[in-house]
Amino acid sequence: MQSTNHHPFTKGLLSWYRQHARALPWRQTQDPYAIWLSEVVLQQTRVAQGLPYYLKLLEVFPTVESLAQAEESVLFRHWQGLGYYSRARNLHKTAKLVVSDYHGKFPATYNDLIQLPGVGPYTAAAIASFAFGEAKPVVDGNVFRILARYFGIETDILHSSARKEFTDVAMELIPQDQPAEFNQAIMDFGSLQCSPAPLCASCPLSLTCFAFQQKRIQDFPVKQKKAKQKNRYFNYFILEQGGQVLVRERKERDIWSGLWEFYLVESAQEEELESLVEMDDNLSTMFSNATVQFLKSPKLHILSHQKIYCRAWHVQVPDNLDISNLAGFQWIQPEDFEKLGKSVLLLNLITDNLHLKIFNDSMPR
DNA sequence: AAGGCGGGGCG
DNA sequence: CGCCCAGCCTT
Repeated sequence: MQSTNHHPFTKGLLSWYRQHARALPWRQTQDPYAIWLSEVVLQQTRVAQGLPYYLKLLEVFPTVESLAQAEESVLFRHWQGLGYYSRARNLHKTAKLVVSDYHGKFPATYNDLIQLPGVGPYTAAAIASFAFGEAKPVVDGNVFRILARYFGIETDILHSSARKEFTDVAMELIPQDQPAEFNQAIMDFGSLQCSPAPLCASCPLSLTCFAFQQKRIQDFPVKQKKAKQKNRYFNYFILEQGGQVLVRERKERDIWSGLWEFYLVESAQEEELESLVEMDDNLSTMFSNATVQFLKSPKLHILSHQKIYCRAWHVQVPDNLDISNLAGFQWIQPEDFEKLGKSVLLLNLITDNLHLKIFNDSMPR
């Protein structure tokens, strides 16, 4: 029995592991070469996907010497289909380096291991603990997720400071006398129990888990959404009739909701004026007899998550054309439009076109 | 500090 | 289709 001064998390985790440990081949060895090989294969790779590659690689290259002597092309052929091919290149580099600089014996400490090509904080901790019993916690996606949930850590795991913070927490939890068991356990726990879609109903740690107790499992780990900068193409038409302009309030669930703007046609890509008019029924009607002028405008407007390519036209609509009932739009005096909230993009557009009579009569500045 | 690198499984 | 996986390296 272990001493009872372990954190409740650690006790519960190790207890769970005694009943649920997966029998994985790289756990049947203490050979740092085999362990290193498995860890590199498993970087960003599911066990089920990496397992056959590991077995085959160990069969073809049973020792670090055999790997070091192999042609890189042979290694690549065996790596093919596994992805992240720089792993194979670094694998070969490290094998040759271990043979040439370390007499074929892997360095035995975290600090030396992490110097090897393709060996980062996670892999160094894994080898150090599994092969040499050094008490360094592994901190991978599983550990981020588990600790964030259990302790309610709000730190964005994509932030540069996150690794240190989570490593510090894990360092407090890892038992000095059985670091390998702890590290294996926390990864099985992350894979089988506290997975991205966790099985809280059967979890022995749920009673002391912050996220579960607060019913906030969905909130952890905190991970900033990738702001996939989308390209958008805004085509503004400043429609004028009898000294008034056609405007509307943006109300949809989108940028600038609540602000006012001119007639907008958004397209999926850059379009010619003719295509835009053709695509838009209202424009088709109004353009039948109108005077159109291409306007200077901000070409590009950048938001945190969107790049907006902008073009604009001024359209003088004939007075005799009745287009009063456009849903959501209204004709307005320019001096009244001036008082309404507008996006910076639109303000810039106006500033660029103060020569238009409707603007220089009404807009201050 | 941010981006790139792969293929596959899952909801 | 987006997210995630036993991360690491480069810029």
